[in-house]
Amino acid sequence: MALASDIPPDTSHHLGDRYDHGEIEPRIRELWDGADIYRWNPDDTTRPKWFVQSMFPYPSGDLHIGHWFAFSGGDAAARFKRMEGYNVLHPQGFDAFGLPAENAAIRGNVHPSVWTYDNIANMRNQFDLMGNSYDWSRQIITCDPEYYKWNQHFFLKFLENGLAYRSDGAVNWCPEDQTTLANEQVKDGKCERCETTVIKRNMPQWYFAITKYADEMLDMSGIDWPEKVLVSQENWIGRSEGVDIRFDISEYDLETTSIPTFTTRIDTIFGVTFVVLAPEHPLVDELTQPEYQATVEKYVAAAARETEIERTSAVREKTGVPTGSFCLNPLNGERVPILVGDYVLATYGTGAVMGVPAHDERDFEFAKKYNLPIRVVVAPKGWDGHDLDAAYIAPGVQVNSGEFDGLPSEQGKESISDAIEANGWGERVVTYHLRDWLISRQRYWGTPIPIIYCDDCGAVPVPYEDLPVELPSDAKFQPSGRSPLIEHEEFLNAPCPNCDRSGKRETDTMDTFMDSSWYHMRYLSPEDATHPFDRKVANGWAPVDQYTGGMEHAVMHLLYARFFNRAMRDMGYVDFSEPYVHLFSHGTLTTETGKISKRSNPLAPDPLVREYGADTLRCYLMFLGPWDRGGAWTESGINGIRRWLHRVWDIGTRDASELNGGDQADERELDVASHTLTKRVIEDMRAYKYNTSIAALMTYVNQMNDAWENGGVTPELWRSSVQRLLLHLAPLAPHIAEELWLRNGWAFSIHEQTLPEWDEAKLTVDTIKIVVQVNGRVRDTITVPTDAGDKEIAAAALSSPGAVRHTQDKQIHREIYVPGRLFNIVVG
RNA sequence: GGGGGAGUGGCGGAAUGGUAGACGCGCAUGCCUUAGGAGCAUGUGGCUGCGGCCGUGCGGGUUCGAAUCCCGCCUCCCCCA
Repeated sequence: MALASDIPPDTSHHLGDRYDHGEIEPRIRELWDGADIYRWNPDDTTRPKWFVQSMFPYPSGDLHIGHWFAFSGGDAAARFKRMEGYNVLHPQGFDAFGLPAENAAIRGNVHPSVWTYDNIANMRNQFDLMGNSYDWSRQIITCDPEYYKWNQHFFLKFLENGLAYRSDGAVNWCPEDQTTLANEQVKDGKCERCETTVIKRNMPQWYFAITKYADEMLDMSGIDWPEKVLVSQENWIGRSEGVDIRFDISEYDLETTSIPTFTTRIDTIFGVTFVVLAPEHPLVDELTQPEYQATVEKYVAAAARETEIERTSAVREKTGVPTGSFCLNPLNGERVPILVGDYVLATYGTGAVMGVPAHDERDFEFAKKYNLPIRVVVAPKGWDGHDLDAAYIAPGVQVNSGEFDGLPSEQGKESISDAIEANGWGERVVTYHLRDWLISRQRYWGTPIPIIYCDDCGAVPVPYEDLPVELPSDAKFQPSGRSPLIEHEEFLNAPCPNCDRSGKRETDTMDTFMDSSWYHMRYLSPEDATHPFDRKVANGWAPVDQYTGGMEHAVMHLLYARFFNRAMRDMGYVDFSEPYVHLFSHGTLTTETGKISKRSNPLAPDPLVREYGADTLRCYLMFLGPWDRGGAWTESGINGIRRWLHRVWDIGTRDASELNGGDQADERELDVASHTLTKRVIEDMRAYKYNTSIAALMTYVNQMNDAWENGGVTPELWRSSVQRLLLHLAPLAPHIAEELWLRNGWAFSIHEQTLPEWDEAKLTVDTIKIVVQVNGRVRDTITVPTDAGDKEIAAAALSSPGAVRHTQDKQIHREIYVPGRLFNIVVG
């Protein structure tokens, strides 16, 4: 601060020049850079701390208009907080690992590193055009070995603490990207990146034990996030309580003597009339009787060709074939048929479900189709014993349920579960939709997993002192689908850290969501060579107070980061649980053809910046509508913002000494307008309502123009109004606000000033306008002194011409006065 | 199928129980200008007999008063299956 204000105001320009954004904006940014006003001072404890961050971008090559939409709002939030008196840390970086770089390498023979750093250089220039208040001295780039070294460090720590493990099994494989994917990265059965249909493959992969924290992450009491994000996370974790119950098949003399099924509706157990196995279920072969063999085999083969989405689609007809075998319902000893049906998935629950057609829609449909019995065991209110037209899903009263008859089904659930556990037929279990996080990727451009495989010692961690395991810079990129690391002999072959015999390195790299799971912490100590971050600084400055980003990360990134933070907490790195306290999800900016993103519609902002200036573009994007709703991009209307900033310029460059002043009414009016402005803008900015903040500023500019026209205000009042206008404008249009601030002779920098306050007592003029209604319809308005009594107001309202016209010849039943707003007369 | 959000002028939107349409775009008229896709001023939901009447997706309800609250429906968007 002290250093900054030593810089003399710029006097080379004079009041009265035209608003020339092309000349002003770069010059102002140089002033900011020269004084380094956005550099974070971690030691300043005189002000409360505020760690504010926008989700960092992938260095795709260019900042598009969608980035501007996201980062303009993020910057306005940071600047506003700074002017509210906080010590602000507002960093930025690049999420620099990922497939596009590698694909570019395969296509164009340019190394992913070169491609990435070129893009970053270009995007830094584009970022500079925006004039955001980032402290670039803390920039982090995740593909830098100095960064990914700490990914490897955490991987080893996770391994030591039982949070990372290697496991063989069915995984999601994207044939286009030639890599496995985490469950969160599969959308509608397709790869989240390239929309190729994902297939199942069996291969050994590394996992993080995120499910250990499933229950803890369901507790969202420590975070202030948008409801829809919380709901998304809750749904994704998908906790459900139920019962694993076994159906006896010992009559077939197999190794397995029962079929385990999972159900959340154990209260319907007496309604089981069949059991359905997934086509991939291991017991299908053994249970299929010879006469059914041909049909079952055909059915299983057909199911294998379909995707999970197709199979579980609600509109699709449910199909199945009998195996000819039966199993026993432990509760009533009934023998029910076993079928194979493709609406049951092998990967969910136990791969087998008990069929209760009376109380499950899919089972109902299935039973109707194959003429299986439908037995009601949970009766709807007033049920008369007749057949159901549809499955009855809701709670009811137990019937046809033996000793449990008459119990409300919610209670039946508990009593039946108790009985099952007491008899050893099964047990209560909690299942989750969330799976452990698969982090292995068969690609080059990511963090190498620090493991060496040794024939004698197995998977051996690379010692900490050997980190980072660096990506070889001379890897070859070919469209073979094989990772360049497998082909790279020098990288691949490494001595076993344990026994020193020859070993092979793990050639898989980490999911790039690893990088973003803790990057915010690295901003705090970007150059720390001995720790991922400084623990003392971290516990003083983290968690992030305010985080902004798009809804597309509602589950993936934000869930991984919550997991990672808890893992760090339990390993002693931090003493808090949640990484991001407040979250604001901005909407998506779209064009006629869809979402603007790195993958489509890159609408370049640079020509718009040249034509209109960064301030105009920033304000225009923030004025489009509420930030959390997004909107359709169209250039029409941007001129309105330009016109407005020209008017701001005009007002900010007028010579106040031309004013005579002395009109008390004019002065009072401008004073009221000023306090109203401050109240509106501060309240709206706190709620990220940038569109209405700008509307309030526009109104104020119009009011200032009127005041100037009337000429009744003093030069002092005028100048204080200009000051107020600029202070409130500064977070939104930082360049023009600074330039006008300096031209008026005020101390550099406006961005280090404190916002003005408002006085509730100064929000009303001497007279107020009161609406007069008759039976709720507006008939007149009256103007009364602010301090008028209720009787006075009633008299004025009742005698107003509009009221008289509608109340004569009528009986007045009631009079309702809403203080300061309206007077309603109720007539009969 | 489940969950979340939205529906208001020609357009983006404002107003979350108290004058519907703030603010802006567009449009219209006028002024200024050699000229203007510039600037300035005024107007701008529809109908009107100038008293008013109608109007916030549709139908009902609560209330002195409803875009806002309640019940039923329709449409669109997003997320999940």
